[in-house]
Amino acid sequence: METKQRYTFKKDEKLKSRKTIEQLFKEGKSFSNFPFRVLWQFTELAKAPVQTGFAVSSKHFKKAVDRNRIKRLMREAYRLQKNELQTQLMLQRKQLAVFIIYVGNELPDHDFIVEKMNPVLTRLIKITNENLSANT
RNA sequence: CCUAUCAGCCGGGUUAUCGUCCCGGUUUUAACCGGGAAGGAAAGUCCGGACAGCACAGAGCAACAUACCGGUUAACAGCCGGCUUCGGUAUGUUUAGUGGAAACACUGACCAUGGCGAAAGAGACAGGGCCACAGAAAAUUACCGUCCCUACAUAGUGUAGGGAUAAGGGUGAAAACGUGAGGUAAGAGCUCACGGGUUUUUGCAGUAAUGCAAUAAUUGGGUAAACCUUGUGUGCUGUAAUGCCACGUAAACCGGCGCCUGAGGGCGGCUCGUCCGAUGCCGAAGGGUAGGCAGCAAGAUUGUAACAGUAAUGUUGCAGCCAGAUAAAUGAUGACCUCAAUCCUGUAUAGCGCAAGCUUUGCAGGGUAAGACAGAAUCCGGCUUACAGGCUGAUAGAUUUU
RNA sequence: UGGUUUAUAGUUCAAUGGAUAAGAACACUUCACUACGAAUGAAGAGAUGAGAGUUCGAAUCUUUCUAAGCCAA
Repeated sequence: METKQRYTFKKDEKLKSRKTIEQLFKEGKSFSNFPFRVLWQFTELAKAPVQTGFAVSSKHFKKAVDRNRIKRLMREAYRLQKNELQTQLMLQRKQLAVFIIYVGNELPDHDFIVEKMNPVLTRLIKITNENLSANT
């Protein structure tokens, strides 16, 4: 049965465990795609196929208002575009932990973040498919 | 009506679509319904508390904080009211100078009063320090000078020695109460008059700081935001406190101390006191976990009214329940409304101008159009800092009219 | 979130509240030496994180900001 497409980003879809985050920073792979730096790793996650975290450096943005603003924009852009990645991972029965860091120096606007988030997600989809072919 | 300063207040609202967190409910494990979701500073962490643990926290020293008086408060270095000193300002009296025939005008000084602003505002006769350069001297000062005496030379006078003196001396941030008179060999608060400062005692006013008056004494720089003295206060650590549950490992090995004649510990230092203390303590090198619940959202609470008080603030009544995350929610994209601002068009009015036109103010219509500082993390009371725009009040100044 | 420390030339460090112009080393600039460079010699430029206060006088004392660091169950 075909359910209506929903663009959600709930608590279970956020990367919150301190343990998995430390493991991701230690062992995970990464790539850069300006203005983002992305860390990713396949692990076992109970609640959702993909968990994502967002961060902004406090050295580049001293005010908490600016940091909150950027993280909210990133979260919004991710929420609207991540569904295809999710379905791909469901099909292959894999779980992915992702961490996206904003490394730019200037305060971005909404359209800029949405535009730049798209190639990041397509690359992540590509990575999942590559791993499938390599394993089989 | 405008400008400036100071003080206080506000810091948009409604709504659509897609989302986030918490609480409650329905069904049931995935949704739906209802309700709620940042600030005046949430910030800096500069003070003060609540709360928790360490002995429901002890003594002395040290250390730190604080400092006019009274009130307020849970408490404070906050706040409110007063006192004193200082600053600038207005008015008035007196006085000096200039102009003027005079009335008077202008400028300056002392004093008084009014409102305004500022003050880390105890003590420098308890004590010892320090005060560069300059200057004779930077705090019991004699370098020059002034005056007296003696000796020698001598026309005047000079040289040497001994004394007296704090009036004069190009300095300096600061020079030994100020002005005038007496006095003296020369001088000196040495004496006197007027004035200033400090202190004692008494009286009156005031809760007090203090003020006024009298009386007596005194007149010796600055620095306490250097040491210090005096009064007062402070035990320490902080919600990652603290309590409980779950998971997991190693009570491994090595070195040192100790086992009741006591190692060590009891949350900043020292001495004491007191309590705990043997499956113990310290060091070195490793191993494991980094999940959950409580703390944690009803309180020195918010709004409002009355009363008490100059005020800060307090008392009482009524009504309300108002964020609670944890790699950390409160968002994204639109629409409309209103306040204020600004621009354009039309029109009226006043001023300048021969005119073209320029400027001031009012009215009508239209366009743009919520824009600053900034994001809860245990919670309160303050302080400090940041802030687009707006509102209110007080004071001062300018202009116009009467 | 709570606590705590620091700020002096480009860098690493000095300077008791006391004054000409905040000192030293390395680095930098110019000149000399050299065929060219290095080394050496001579000369030069360059700083108290910002504001306010106390004081005759502040790098130093007090205070408000700013920036950077450190600690934690």
